[in-house]
Amino acid sequence: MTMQRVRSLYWVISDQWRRWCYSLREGFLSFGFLFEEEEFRVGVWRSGVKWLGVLLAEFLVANVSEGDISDIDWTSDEESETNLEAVASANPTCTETIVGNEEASSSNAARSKMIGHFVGMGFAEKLVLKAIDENGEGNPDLILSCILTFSTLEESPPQQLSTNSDPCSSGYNENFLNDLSDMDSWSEDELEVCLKGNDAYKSEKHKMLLSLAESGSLSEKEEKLLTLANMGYALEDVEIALERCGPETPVDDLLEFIRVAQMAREEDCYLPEDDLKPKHILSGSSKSKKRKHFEMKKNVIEESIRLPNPMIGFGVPSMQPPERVHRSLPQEAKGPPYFYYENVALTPKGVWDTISRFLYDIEPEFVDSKFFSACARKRGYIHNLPIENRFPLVPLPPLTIQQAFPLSKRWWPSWDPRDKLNCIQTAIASAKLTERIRTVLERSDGDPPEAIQRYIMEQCRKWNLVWVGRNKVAPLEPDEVEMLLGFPKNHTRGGGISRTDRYKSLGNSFQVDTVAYHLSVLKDIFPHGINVLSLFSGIGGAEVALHRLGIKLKNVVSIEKSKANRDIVRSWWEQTNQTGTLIDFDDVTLFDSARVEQLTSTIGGFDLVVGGSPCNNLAGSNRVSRDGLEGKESSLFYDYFRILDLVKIYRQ
DNA sequence: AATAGGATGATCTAAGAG
DNA sequence: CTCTTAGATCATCCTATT
Repeated sequence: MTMQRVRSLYWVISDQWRRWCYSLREGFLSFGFLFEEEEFRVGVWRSGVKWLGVLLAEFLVANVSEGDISDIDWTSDEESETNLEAVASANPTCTETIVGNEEASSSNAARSKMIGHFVGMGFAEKLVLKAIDENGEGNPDLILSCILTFSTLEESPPQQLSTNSDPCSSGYNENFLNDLSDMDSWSEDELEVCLKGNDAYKSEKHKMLLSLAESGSLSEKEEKLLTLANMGYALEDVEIALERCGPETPVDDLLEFIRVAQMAREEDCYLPEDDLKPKHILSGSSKSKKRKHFEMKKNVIEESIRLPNPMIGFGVPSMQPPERVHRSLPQEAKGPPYFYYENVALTPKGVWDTISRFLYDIEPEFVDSKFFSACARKRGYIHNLPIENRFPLVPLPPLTIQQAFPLSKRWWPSWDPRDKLNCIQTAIASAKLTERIRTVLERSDGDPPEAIQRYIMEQCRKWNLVWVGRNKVAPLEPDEVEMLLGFPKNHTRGGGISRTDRYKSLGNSFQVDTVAYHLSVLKDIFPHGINVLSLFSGIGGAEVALHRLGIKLKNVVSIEKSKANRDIVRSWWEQTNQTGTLIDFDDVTLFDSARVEQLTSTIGGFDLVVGGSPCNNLAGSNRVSRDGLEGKESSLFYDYFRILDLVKIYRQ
């Protein structure tokens, strides 16, 4: 494929562009787009390695068959020709960057090439120059990160090339804007940032409202109209919402109305015409055919992930496997390196869709650890491991409360029907609560009244209490939790860790038997041992699982923020007489390409990347900051993804 | 170290419609 | 009978304050 052809292809794409999404996370971009009527998740644009256009071109060449490519009209499309010329003349270095991949010979040329490189990506030349001046020309990563910072500070996104080229075909602008507004996977901030500076895409009415706003002569209704329009919602939708709900309605309620309307519309689109129920909230007739078609497509694409019942993933040892026991992975996702990602199953809506989209669109395997242990633990796992010929750890752990705690049988009242515990949390019940339960019970002879029973059962389920004496319930002891989760006894004991912190570390950990069952397939693949990169290691659930499977650990690089947890893993490592090497790091966000490159060359490539990113912003027990995937800690998921990508690059 | 502090989304249940 | 629906019930890798 010639470079000339790459260039042409790029501009054709830019014209066919339906949707551009990006997420900005510390120096890398991830994006997908709609081409014709299909969504493509292109992957990651890696700073200093490739740039958007070339990556897109490569992607299309790899995914569109030869016949399809020749069907594309390369030259007759006036707009793409014009666009190319327009940008090329406005930006002489740009074309050179697109075409050229030869090394620059002088430093001057290198500098202009570098400038062209970033300007070609759509960043303002001013910012690029500033960034290069501050960082020198040696490190493209650093420059990019700097530019991105500047861009964010100025609250204006990198101007996309498709915007620069300004296609301006009729109907296109509106679609572009609406498509963005429909993307609920975007955080509000991203949406806002992206929409600002896209004045070209604002409708005439929107512009009029803006100018009215400047002169301060907006009515209350118009002000609301503008607020929502600025958020990216189509003006006509906002108008209808205002009409139906009344001008007094608060903005939040209007938002809700519009969202419901959009959802209803999508559902309608999904149905055949005859089946359309009279639940149109917004009139569908005003929508262009094109848009309607797009929504129908989008609806298919964004079908949300549902949890299976029973939650057994691709199968558990104690149950008949579900019907489908085979799966095919996309080529780019295939291992080695193998990866294994874990998080809570019950997240706010859309979180698993996002996670899955980032991890090669692999369907999560949702498994409840109650099939491996006496306590429940509903978790989702995304991995590229084979799913045939798994085997469980032996000895099999106790599967019921009665087996796990035989001594409790004597005190277990007949009206407590539990045989499994609920999920192990990071905190335990207060002494006051167990005391309250005891006094309430002692007041009645024999079985307490039904209302009391209900209250006690509610508390027992909420706090995972077990019966330890007459009328006496108690939370689990740390060593009991260790046993239930599959860790050796006293795994977290000693080393200066407090009782509270033991509960916290254990509550944040893997259920070893569950994870081991999934990882067991690695034993045949790597009979001589493996190199593991363990992110968010915690107390080393993955390491323990691999060790118990009898898989030799050659080199383990473990990244964990908490020193107490690192010490636990280190001490376990020494106690189990490992022959390999354990290297630990503190901060995932500082684990950059240089680290990966250096480690890869030292140990010869990672075979397995394993980790569960923080769930505290996703978990239901968080009353304070359940902010979803963009939350303070949970957004570290993007670092898992970033590092996985780096491992893949350097392993080749 | 102890204590108190709800909200979201899945699942269960029963009533109602066809 | 099956299917839909609304309401009830249930579970949840937690955080701020003291």
